[in-house]
Amino acid sequence: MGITIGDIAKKANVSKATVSRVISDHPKISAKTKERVLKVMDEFDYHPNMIARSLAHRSTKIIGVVIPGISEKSFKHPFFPEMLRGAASVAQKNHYNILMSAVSTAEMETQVINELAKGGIVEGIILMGATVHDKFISELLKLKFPFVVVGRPENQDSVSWVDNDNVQAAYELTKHFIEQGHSRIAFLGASSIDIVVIDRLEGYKKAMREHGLPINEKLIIEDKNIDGDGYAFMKALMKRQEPMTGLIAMDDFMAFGAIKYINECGLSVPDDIAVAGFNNVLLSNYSTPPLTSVEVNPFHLGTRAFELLIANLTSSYKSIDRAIIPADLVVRQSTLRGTGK
Amino acid sequence: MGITIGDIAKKANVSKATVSRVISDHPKISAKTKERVLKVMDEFDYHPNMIARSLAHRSTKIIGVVIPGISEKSFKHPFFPEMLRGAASVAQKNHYNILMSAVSTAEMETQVINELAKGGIVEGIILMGATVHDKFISELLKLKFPFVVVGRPENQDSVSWVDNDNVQAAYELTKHFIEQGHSRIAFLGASSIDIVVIDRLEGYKKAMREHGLPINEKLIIEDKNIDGDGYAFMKALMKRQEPMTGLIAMDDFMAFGAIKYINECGLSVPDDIAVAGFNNVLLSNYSTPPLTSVEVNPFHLGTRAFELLIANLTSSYKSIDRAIIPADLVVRQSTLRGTGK
DNA sequence: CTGAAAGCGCTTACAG
DNA sequence: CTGAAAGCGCTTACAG
Repeated sequence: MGITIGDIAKKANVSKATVSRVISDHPKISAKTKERVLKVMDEFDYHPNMIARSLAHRSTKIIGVVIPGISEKSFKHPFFPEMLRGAASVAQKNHYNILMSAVSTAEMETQVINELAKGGIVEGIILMGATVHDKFISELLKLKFPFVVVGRPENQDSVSWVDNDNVQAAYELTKHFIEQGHSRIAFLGASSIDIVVIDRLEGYKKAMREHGLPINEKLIIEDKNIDGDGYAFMKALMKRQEPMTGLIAMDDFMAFGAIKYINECGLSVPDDIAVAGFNNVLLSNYSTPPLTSVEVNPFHLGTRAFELLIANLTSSYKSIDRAIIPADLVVRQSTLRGTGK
Repeated sequence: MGITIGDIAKKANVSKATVSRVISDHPKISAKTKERVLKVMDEFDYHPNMIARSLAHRSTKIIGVVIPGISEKSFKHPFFPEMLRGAASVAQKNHYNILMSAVSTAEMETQVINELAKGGIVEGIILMGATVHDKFISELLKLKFPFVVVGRPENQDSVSWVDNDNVQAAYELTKHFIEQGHSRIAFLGASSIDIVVIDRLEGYKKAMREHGLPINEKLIIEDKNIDGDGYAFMKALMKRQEPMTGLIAMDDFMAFGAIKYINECGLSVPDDIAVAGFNNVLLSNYSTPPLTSVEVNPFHLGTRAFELLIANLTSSYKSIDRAIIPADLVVRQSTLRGTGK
């Protein structure tokens, strides 16, 4: 680089302090000197060293966005990128930068905490996804380091977080099936460790119960593997020989896989089996038939998370916040009877 | 925070210089003192301030990844995230951090350059996508700031870049159609400004010519809008009443849109019209029929770009590099006759 | 309104 | 092998 605040000070015949004040647009600086300094700055194409600045006033304006287990699948799915995009949009408006960290092992977690948080690079952290990150979260809590997690975490009361109301979303989706006349509705991709899915199963059951329908465990397919293969799930489900007319999958891609198997069985969607997914993937609108899905608004999950973090950073009053982002049921032909082809 | 190198020095009865040497694992430090210092560091959970460190030895170990026009679509598509993931994986191995910047206006471009590059936050930049960024690139060149662009830029000889060979990829795809017996092959999503697409059109024409087939401009649909809507494109194409049996779309999603319209016309894929796309989206494997596509390996575009940048950063010998990432033709049922349903 | 000086938390020749 | 001191490029009370 080369040119520093000192050089500008000399050329403009002022002190470094004055240049610094011009840079930060300090109110009590005469218009004249300000103009002169600005001109010199411009002339030399001077731009203050942000690192030095950060060191001096202890603020980097950088937020760490931590993406857990950035496995191939998690990122091919538009969900994470959309959250990231949401976060980035708010960051930009507020003149923050985003440091992206993909974290897949416990070792990497501590590295992130040590280097980014304790090391003073980032002022706050957004944790994209709450699953399993107990240690990460508790460590952050111990440090009293500002952070927001996307996805309701286990220790939900001591942490700021943003999420959909997954119970409610699944409840409404299930209700939609019931209103379409279905009573034997399968649930694909249950999990005993993923809070999101646990909640959705609860919503599903709630809707069934409220409408006086039996909950048939044989219609519920569980798997450790969260981004499970819908095709394989459906195959397993069909083997159980349990009749069904409706199917709720935890993700649109899972639904597509299931539909593929359904078609291979010579059955059609929605006439034989109505199918819906979650996440409202771009393609759900173009698939044949178009897929009913739940839009979880990942973009807004991202924006809101970032907003909460900024609020926490800037207000002197520290609070534990939460935000529920509405999820929208998007009904398409895959669950509308008499429209299949 | 609080605890600094000075505190550790005191507790360990050494100078700050010694602590600093322990931190950076300086060779000539006695095992004894090193151990003692490490113990104290550990005891106080001390982690050096990276900002101060960066300022002192003028190296932040942060790379800026600039994503152009992070519009809704560009990010819902797995292409960018995959490149990002690739870059991140290499970054991590080499102990670099990634600062993500979404840039959609010229104003934001200069801001990135001023703040991140001139401001000394990042040591290098990866530009994801070469389209239109003449000023950005030329500014970076003027600064002699290290950067690599993904996607062959206009001034390709003065810039380090990574890309597929798009001429070759389209050539092979077209050849595949021809070998399947097609001679009237439409080309969806031509462009006169997007280098990627210009190259692909060239590859298409080359294959046609080499096989003695006429190039029918009526079978080529162009649109300014790069991520054009395949459904609309197909509609426009059909209106031209120009018979065709094959269709190449610039993106899988575009292909899906086209297929939708084809189906609505009562025609089937691949028996009436064989269809292929680019980018080998996750869903192309599950769609009905599964879609032939070109895998452009965005992950490797990202890794390779980052590797080139690191090489540039660490070697004393500055060079202008390029890397061609192979694109793989993935043949599926959408272009295989006699397999449609 | 402006400047001199101390300080942010490190690193790195230079001596020894 | 270790320390004292200067320096990285800014900011910010404190005076005036």
